[in-house]
Amino acid sequence: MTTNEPGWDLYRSFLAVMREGSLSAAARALGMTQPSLGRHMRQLETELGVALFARSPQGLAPTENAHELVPHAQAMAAASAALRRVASASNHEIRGVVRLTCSEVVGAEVLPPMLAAFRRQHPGIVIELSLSNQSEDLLRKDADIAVRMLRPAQTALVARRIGGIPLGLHAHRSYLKTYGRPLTVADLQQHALIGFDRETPALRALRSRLPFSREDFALRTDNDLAQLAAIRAGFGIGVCQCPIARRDRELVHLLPDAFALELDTWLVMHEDLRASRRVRLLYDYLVQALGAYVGGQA
Amino acid sequence: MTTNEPGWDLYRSFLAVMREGSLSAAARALGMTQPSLGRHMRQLETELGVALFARSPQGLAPTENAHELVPHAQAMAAASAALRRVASASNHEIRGVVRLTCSEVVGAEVLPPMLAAFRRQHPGIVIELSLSNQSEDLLRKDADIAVRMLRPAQTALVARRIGGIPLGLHAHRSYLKTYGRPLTVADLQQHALIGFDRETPALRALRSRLPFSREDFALRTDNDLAQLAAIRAGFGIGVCQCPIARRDRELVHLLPDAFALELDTWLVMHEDLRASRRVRLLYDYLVQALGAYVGGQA
DNA sequence: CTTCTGCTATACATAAATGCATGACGACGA
DNA sequence: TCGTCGTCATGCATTTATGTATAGCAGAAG
Repeated sequence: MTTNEPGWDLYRSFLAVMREGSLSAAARALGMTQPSLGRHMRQLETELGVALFARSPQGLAPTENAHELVPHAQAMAAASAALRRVASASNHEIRGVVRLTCSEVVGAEVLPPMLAAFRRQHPGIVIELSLSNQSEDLLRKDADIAVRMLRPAQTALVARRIGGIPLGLHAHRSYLKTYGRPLTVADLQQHALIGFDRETPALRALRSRLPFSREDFALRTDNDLAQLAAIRAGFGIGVCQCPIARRDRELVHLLPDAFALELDTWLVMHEDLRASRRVRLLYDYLVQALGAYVGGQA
Repeated sequence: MTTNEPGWDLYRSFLAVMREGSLSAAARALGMTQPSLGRHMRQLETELGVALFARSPQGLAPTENAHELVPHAQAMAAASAALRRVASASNHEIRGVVRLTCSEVVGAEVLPPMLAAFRRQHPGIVIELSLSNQSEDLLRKDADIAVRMLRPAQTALVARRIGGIPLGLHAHRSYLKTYGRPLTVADLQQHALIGFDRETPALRALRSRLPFSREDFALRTDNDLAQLAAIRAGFGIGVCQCPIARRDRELVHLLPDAFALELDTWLVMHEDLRASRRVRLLYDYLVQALGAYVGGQA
């Protein structure tokens, strides 16, 4: 068996098939046709010398082999995307694409006004904003800049500590008017608490410092935006970033002395990107803007 | 300008053109033809919206833009190669390809007998051995296993300390017979010393502990294999790994008390590969074999 | 049971990429 | 100065890949 090297396009097709779950769906996603992708998969199988799919009328069932290949194909996709971003303009130009990743709360509540202001200064820079609580891989260049809540361990990354975002218990005035205001930690047991559903590793580290556990919650969700929306809707009492609550006159900070945590915040980018003017500009701007946010000016 | 996403095959062609320096050379390397690659490059330029080459009758001159894209294209190539290695056999099979990288001396002098023994045990495993003094990037999966002389900083890498390989001053008996044997460090000044040419960062860290500098050397080369060959040829006195010299009865260890350094040695692999049977087998075998080598049994 | 919708596989016409042959240009050496 | 060797660009025939249309199959819903 003389197994030639497969063309790289086959990997792109393969990744689409794995992601979409069927030849037809992948064809739609890629703007190609189903027979074409079918031929691609067959060719990939013969050239790699490995069975990738079990064919069936209800779709393709990926073999274990196929699953093992996915991370590498994704690495190729990430590199391809990074290449296109770099090619979007010369390094020294204030123009082109910058990809940014952060948590859902930060991306939905904190960054938008900052990015709006940045865009007024640099209208030539296109911003891609990826919200995801499991951080994308900067080393693999899934993004150019990341706002992280943990100090990054890797060398080859430029990391700058922004500060600690204060967290606090908050409720809407309408809720407090109906159910009263808790004056002690013990009072909280009588209230509708909003909290997490499954324990994440990040939470587990904090658990000993939290005055309540999963069983105490009247609304359990791991989506931070849903928690925030529930607080705003007057569902009950929950934790959110103090600077966000401070912008809303209807939200009240409860028991500030009894409950106080800080979210350590870092701005991170890949070392190589220091040479890129547009990435550097956004990075420096975010250092300043997030610094002000943490400090309480924003 | 509506710049479609370029097919990934174009990146493969681009990388070949950048590596080979001309369309024709790249065509030869890829088993394609020059007009085809020419069209690829033109298409890539239009689809990325960036000028990549300045055409001339004596070849293509890459623009600055083109150079910036190379690392990303290389990342794609590395991922593609890693994918093919994974596909070379199922994870649980004792069969397939494993890629190994190490320094030139280790690859040429230390590993070959070990790999020969390993192959007798596992004839189904194909080994790719890449000798390079600037270590390939394990995170980018340029290789599966690396023998390194520095503790790797990255998490996501499995690193195991093998031990310290003792270094010592050595000379061939034929040299000593002619020029005499140095009995003190001061005597060395009268001898033909073999040493480095340009200072590498690794050397600079050691410099304060070395009893000589660049100007003292009668033969200067940064190629460790050439140094070793010069010692064996009776050119003069140089530094080499004691276990290597010990195998050759004609090589004499000089001034063992005055000059003693150790090369810290690590065996490293990517975390993901712990699940791969063949990689794990070679890793475990090398831990044992290199351990014995450092300990002096080999 | 039938119909509808999803999927894959196949046959055939069409569109696209490739290879071949050639031409033009510049560098190098006799 | 001329010939050679290298490069890239272009026109044309051919191979290759793609799209279209169709058939077949399995499951969900009426």
